Amino acid sequence: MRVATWNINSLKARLERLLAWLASHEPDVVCLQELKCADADVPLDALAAAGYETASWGLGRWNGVAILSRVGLSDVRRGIADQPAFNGETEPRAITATCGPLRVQSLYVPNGRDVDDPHFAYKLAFLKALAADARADAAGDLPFAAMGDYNICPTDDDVWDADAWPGTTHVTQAERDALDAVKAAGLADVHPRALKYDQPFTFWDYRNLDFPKNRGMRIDLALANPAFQAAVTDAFVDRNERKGKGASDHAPVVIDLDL
DNA sequence: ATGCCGAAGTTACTTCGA
Repeated sequence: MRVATWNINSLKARLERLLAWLASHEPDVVCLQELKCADADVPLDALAAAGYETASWGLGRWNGVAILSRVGLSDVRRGIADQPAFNGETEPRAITATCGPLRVQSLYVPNGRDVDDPHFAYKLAFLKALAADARADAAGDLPFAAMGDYNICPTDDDVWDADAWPGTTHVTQAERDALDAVKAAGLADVHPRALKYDQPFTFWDYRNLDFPKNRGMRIDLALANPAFQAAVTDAFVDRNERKGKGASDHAPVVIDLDL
């Protein structure tokens, strides 16, 4: 079976692209982030016509996560245990479900904005809660992966120029330590191959010709437990989906499994 | 070729993203 994770940067704006991509790549399970719409505005009928059940958690113009599945969708859980709030709101940044033989989580980790911004402390607090929350699913009987936009480059090799943004978010030791703590729950990074160039970047900013110049970052990750890892037969970043007008600024990460 | 930012809420800008 085939699973994928993709920050689509607005479900409404990307719907036609999403439907075309589902038809061309035939994933069984897709984790989406940055829906940027409320649950009531999720196009359930169009996704059902494409063959997918949908579980979503969206509140409005920011954040929002979903899981699409054509192999069953049950035991849906929104959020994580002790999820920290920001400005008094528990934001829609995590949803977990059982899809056929898999347990999957769609995650949108806070950006952090700037190391001096309260959003950065929020990011680290979210990751700390995630590390504790992930233990049960990581140790569970089902193959499990926490997939999504972690907003962290795990190593300097996961960013086009590690010195481009000194002291900025996504590459700090504090964020990498927080990511390591999530992995310590019993999960490992399923490292994808790149379709072009050496590094499997998943994000390129819309600005400054970053995509044509391949100034990217690998921030969309799949952290998997041993049962999931053992089933992986291939993993790649579909950078072709980043091309052209109307693309998200993130490309999908696709994982094939012997399940 | 992959091409100089885009989405959403609101109404001319603002906020956010990484």
